[in-house]
Amino acid sequence: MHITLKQLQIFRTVAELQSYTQAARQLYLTQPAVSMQIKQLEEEVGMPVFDRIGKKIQLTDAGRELLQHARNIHIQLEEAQQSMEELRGIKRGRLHLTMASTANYFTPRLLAGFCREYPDIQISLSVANRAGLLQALEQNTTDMVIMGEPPTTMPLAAEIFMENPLVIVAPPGHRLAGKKNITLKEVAREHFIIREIGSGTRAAVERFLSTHDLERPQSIEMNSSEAIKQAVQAGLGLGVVSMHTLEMELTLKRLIVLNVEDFPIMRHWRLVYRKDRHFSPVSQAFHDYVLEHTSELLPSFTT
Amino acid sequence: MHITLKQLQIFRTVAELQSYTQAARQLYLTQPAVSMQIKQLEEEVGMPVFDRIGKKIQLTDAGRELLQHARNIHIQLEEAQQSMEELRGIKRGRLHLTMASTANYFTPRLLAGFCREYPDIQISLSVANRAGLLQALEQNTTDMVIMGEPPTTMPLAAEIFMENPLVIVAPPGHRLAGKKNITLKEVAREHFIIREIGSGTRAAVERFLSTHDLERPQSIEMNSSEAIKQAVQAGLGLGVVSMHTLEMELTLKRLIVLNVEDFPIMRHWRLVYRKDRHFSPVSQAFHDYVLEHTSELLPSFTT
DNA sequence: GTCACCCATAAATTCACCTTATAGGATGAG
DNA sequence: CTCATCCTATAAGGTGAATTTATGGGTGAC
Repeated sequence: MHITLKQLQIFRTVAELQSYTQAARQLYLTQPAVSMQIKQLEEEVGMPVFDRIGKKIQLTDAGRELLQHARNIHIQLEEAQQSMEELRGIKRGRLHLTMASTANYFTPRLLAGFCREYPDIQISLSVANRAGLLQALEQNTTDMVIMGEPPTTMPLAAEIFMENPLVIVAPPGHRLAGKKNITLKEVAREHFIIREIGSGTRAAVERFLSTHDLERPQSIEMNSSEAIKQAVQAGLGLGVVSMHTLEMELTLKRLIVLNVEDFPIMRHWRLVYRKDRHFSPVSQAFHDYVLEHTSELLPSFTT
Repeated sequence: MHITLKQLQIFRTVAELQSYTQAARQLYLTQPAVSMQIKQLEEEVGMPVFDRIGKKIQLTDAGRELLQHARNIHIQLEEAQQSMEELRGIKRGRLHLTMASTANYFTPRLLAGFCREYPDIQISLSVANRAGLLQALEQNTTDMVIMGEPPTTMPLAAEIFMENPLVIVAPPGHRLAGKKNITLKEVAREHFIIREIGSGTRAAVERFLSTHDLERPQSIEMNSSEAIKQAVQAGLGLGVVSMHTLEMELTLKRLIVLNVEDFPIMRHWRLVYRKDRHFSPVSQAFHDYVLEHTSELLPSFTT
């Protein structure tokens, strides 16, 4: 393989114009340059591609055949370049997101807006627990992760784009319902249903307890926010969950948020990605979109 | 357009092996050469095609897309090269022949044999009068011409491959039928039907007459051998035609060949082509075939 | 930490390509 | 036929790109 694109390009031009000299003019080259390139091409091909008939030149059979292929290759190359330009212009592309399961309550809105703006970007969204998020980052199988606290074991960039208030919920008839400024001591006597070890919410709660020098109250572990909310409704105890997961339950008055001192625990949603991963234009677009449209995402709450 | 095949080739290899170093090894290059080519490619594309993740590299989205196109282009190029090789090996190709109309009586056999040997060569055959042959040669619209005397106005190569005896024919009941060693004087008194001016046969007859210092006898002109043979059968006179056109008429005893002194006029069939035209492998093959198989073409005659 | 491995960068060399200059062949006008 | 013109081929020289050697930096395994 020693045929070059330059050779084919010059060859096509010469074949079209039926003249070395004119081809040279059109390609902003000198005539000898064209002569030499064609000569080399002929050497590669093993046969002449043009007949030199006096002043004029004519394609040989081999030349005619080669011209077909040269045109095909040219078209392929143009398609490739077009593709690259589209990708560069963020018209097209794929975006792979991974998110913590609790982010499920606002990401659909986020993605809906993004999709409207960039209709040709194909999005795939994976939901994972903390271990899964970590693995995705480690193996670089995702473009971006939506999560709370990023791990510190990797060189990651993390940008806060939204608050994530953790609140204590209770069933509507609870004895503390409606009470203002409930003290931590008061709630500490209650039963709690909290997330399993490894969950970000659980970690946040533990951190909160230790900073306020409290023992963890009696508690049941469950591995999903949905399950916790159901359990709280059933009267098994109080729950600590992200406020963002409560929209429906609050509207339907199935759950209430207790007004406890030092609550809500303010955590944050972050956009996390590897520092060493190059942003694709699509990733960049999503990144920018999220930081810009974050405010529109929050439904109005009554604390 | 500044992407080169070299870049794409290296890119494909790197993408396949997931390593600059190994790609370099496989391509018999050094690692920096690979680094730089990829770097340039990325500049052309406007985006990185690989993520450098620690020791490993991974295709970016743009890289994945580009890889598709790079592979397509590679395939196209291989097809082109395959085509060229086939042409070089004469497996395939087109052959355009042009022949004098009187050559019609043996070329079919010639072509049949050639086609059997090279079944993938597509042959097109044009029949033309002398003016047409000349034009075809002048405009270089044919690969080879089968004719008698080539013109001298062009730089042509002409190779004799077969004799072309011109004989005098008469209807079976003619008074000279069966007579041995008829003198020229005797036949000179007959009426003749001969080809029109411009025809090769006519030219040959004129030359013959002038070398033997004879006047042209009374004659009717006709512009095809077929017409002449019909006319001779109808008793309009004697004819001078190529013996090769007579196979059927002789077999069916519709015409006879007179045994005249200095006859047959021995002319020749030639393979004619422009000296400045490059032989395609196909043309070369035909040329060789004709010179080799010429003897098989001649049906056995009884003069 | 040390070693091995891999990619990036720098400088020097090699090589491909282009340009200028010139020759040769063909064509068409006088 | 001869000259002028147009086109392509060839030669020599210069420029820039690609490659190599040498080296640096970062990562992961031990």
